[in-house]
Amino acid sequence: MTFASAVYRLVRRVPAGSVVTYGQVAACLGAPRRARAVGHAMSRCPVGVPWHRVVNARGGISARARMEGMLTQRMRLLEEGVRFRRGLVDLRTYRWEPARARRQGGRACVSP
DNA sequence: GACTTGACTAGAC
DNA sequence: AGTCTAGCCAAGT
Repeated sequence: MTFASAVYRLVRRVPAGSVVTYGQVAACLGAPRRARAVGHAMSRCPVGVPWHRVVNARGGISARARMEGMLTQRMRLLEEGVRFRRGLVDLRTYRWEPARARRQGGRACVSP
């Protein structure tokens, strides 16, 4: 199991209308200092992974090679009902918290 | 197996 | 409030 596939598994659990941050994903996998590696994994994520639900620590869309990627991310989030304020998602409102999700059913974070 | 490249982040200034 | 810096580390070359 590569780090990337663990990232994909977790991101697939994020429900529509919610977002998570890179650092949050890393921490959830028991590796709080690998936010950057999460970004690296997302940069080449396979089909079926809702990559657009991953945003940076400020609730913004991180820069990438092609501008169109940023635009489609924003568009998809809007379609899912995520509102932007000054170009940023309000994390207090839309952040998905795996701990809470676990209480309602499946396990979200891997145990260290 | 060394070296480079990032969709990162927290903190300093 | 905007930039810079130093850690960080998986993958690709």
